Amino acid sequence: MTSPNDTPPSAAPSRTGGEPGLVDVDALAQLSFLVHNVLDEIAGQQDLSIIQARLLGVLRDREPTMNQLGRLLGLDKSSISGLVDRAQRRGLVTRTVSANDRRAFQVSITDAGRQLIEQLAAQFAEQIELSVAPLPDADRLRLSQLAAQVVASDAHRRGIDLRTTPR
Amino acid sequence: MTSPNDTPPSAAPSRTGGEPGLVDVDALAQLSFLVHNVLDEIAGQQDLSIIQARLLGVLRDREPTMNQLGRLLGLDKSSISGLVDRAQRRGLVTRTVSANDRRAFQVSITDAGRQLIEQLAAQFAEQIELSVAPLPDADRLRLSQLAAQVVASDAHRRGIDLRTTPR
DNA sequence: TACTTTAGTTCGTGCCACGTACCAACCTTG
DNA sequence: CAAGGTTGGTACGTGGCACGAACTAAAGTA
Repeated sequence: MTSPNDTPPSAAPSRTGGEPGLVDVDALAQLSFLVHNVLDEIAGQQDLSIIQARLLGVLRDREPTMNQLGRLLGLDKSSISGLVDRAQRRGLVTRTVSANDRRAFQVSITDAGRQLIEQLAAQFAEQIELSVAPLPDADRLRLSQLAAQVVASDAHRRGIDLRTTPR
Repeated sequence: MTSPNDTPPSAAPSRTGGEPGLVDVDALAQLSFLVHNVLDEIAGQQDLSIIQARLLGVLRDREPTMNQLGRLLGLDKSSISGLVDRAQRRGLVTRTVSANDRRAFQVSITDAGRQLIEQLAAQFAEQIELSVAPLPDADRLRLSQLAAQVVASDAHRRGIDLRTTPR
């Protein structure tokens, strides 16, 4: 992991006093850093980087090829090689030659990997819920609902804006 | 920058269906990645990494020493050296020997650096507002308000939990 | 069969983090 | 004031993570 630091004063480069009726962009940025830091810290406790955690997270219900992994994680294939290498070296994932294409591998999570990511996910949820606990029940719900909406509409927007991951 | 990718399917290692009345932690994680990616992308357009952007952001209204910078950014002092080195090499910040302590430097942002970070902040705000635009006005406001509350209470919690950055 | 595309790896580069080791300038305290 | 410890920063080595370019092998296609 990198830095289990607390949320720094002005984590993001945005200024808080935007236009009149507009959103407090800075708050969103800071929240983003908060969540990111929690994840980083939790992952770090298992000696995982965020990207490794994401890798395992993605592999929980998928067995993609290296190429597909690259698309899923938004990384170049050359980056995927090393990423999977390191995870494999730690016994967290496996490469299996694809049945129909002898060039391709299917990357799968191992039992050890699954156990690790599951534990990590639990701790992460626990921590986030702790951070959010001070809010009244209704507000916590609302927050995550709104977050989900933004994420969904953003995905939609990107999915339409360009190629929907051709194929 | 690293990867101007869109928000991947299951960015975070959390599972969506938590306990009954509990928060959708996954949505918060995904929102965090969304914001993070936007920042990364925007910064990347100016050939800045997120951490470099944060550095400049912090320096907009401060002239800390290397040591204080380390605390602000949650990094080791040895990390700060290189960070400031690279920024200085690009003419974005300056080191000036401290008045009262000849060992220490004061790190300040240059005009070029300020201009860069200001532009970046504007673009960032623009993008985030775009992502949030599909929500009705009231919801956008509510989202950032709730975010601000979480961030504030978290800061408070951490500030009390341990040393308030002793001096 | 030859030509092109696709899947992955390898290599070189650069940033970012860390820990260790190391000065130089404080600050004690005797 | 001099010895001993503390503090501010740098230098160096290591490792993860990202990229692009060059390359091999297997597929697909003409």
